[in-house]
Amino acid sequence: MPTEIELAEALGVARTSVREALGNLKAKGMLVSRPKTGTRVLPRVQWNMLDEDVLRWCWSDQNRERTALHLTQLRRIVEPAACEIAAASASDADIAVIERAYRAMDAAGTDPVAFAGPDLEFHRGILRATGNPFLISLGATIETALRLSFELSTRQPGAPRKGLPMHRDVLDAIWARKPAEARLAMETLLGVTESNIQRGLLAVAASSP
Amino acid sequence: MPTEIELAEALGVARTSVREALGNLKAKGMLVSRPKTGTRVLPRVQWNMLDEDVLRWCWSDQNRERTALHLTQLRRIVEPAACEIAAASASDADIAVIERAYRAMDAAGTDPVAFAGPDLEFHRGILRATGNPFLISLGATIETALRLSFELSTRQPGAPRKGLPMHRDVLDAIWARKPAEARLAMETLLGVTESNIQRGLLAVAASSP
DNA sequence: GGCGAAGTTTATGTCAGACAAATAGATCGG
DNA sequence: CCGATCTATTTGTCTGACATAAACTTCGCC
Repeated sequence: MPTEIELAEALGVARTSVREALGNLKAKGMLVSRPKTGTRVLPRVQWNMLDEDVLRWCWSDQNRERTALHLTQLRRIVEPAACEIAAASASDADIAVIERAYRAMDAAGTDPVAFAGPDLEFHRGILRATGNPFLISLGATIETALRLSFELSTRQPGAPRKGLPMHRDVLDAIWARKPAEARLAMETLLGVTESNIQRGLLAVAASSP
Repeated sequence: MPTEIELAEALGVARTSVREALGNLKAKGMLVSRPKTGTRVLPRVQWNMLDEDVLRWCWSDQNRERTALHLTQLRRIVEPAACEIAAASASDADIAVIERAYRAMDAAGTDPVAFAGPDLEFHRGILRATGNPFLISLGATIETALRLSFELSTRQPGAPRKGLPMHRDVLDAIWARKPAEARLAMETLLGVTESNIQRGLLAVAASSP
């Protein structure tokens, strides 16, 4: 990397600001600095992909397809398990939050934009309902992923509406305190979501080769 | 929170340094700053528990027991799934890394300190073998968790040695490319690890009430 | 001539002080 | 009593200088 002073005058800002920016990138595991040697970019393996910014930046990369695949993989690992835990141990108040999100999804009708917010809230609510701080933190990553995925899946109008009953199944299973059913319902839901995203990716690839 | 200037003179450092420190905590979701209002501590729910520092700090808290429980819960969600993926899609080179770690564990004998490093490498190797950047990043969190757990589990000499065959089972299943078996082997291993940690927590609670 | 120790250079890391920007709370006018 | 303005305070940014540390060079020694 260029030195901090070079960066500062190249970008027209003070070295303090450059240092702050570099500090952020260091915190994300993307850079490392040592006196005299300068600042170097670390291999991608060391980047913290769970960070929302890193995720966004890597998303707008050429290999968006593979990133989407890996994200879906993560979701299919975490969210069904979270459902299982939530069904086993969530409080009524926690589930009520999820239900509110579901109702908002229902009220959104076929408008994909109005649908997105409550959908995010729904999935985040389930993670929060587990009471596990680590899963809750993972929720921030997954939410970013979902937000990025929406750009793809909303290209197919009506797709959200079709997923609504599956969300209902998840919610019902949690209310019924049936962990196994809740896990299964979420697995089903994610299966459909994954195929939606894959179709979205294909559509993008076709429209802008 | 006190103002940056107050903090600076209280700690005997320049405001620049205070700002850098606060910036780090902001990146971890622990603080938020606005002009005039000052800097405020965010609720714990918003803290990024996947961050290694946050994890360490929360560990040395009064409710270490619950944190350990939540961490084990995370591991039991992520690691068996990672094993399954690794068994399905890892390259020979990836598995060789895991095997090297296993051999080092074996060579360590009954010395808990020499055992710890390769053990970390073993679990991290599995996550890396999935080829999923998000799981790899989660590995950093899990590694920190393991490092903290070792302080507890090493209080029982010989415990590491007892877990060695189970590590062998995991490795063999991955070599054999049998995802279901690999998952099961890891679930078994983590079950034993969990009870070790719980016993360690009890021992600590008994020695320093 | 080869090799180690000291000096030099150059980058990051820290300090100090000033100004810009934004906003919560007080003040003033309608 | 309410709304607009004014002020004070806090974060955010800039400037310039010094401290520190490590890679590179040079010098002296063996």
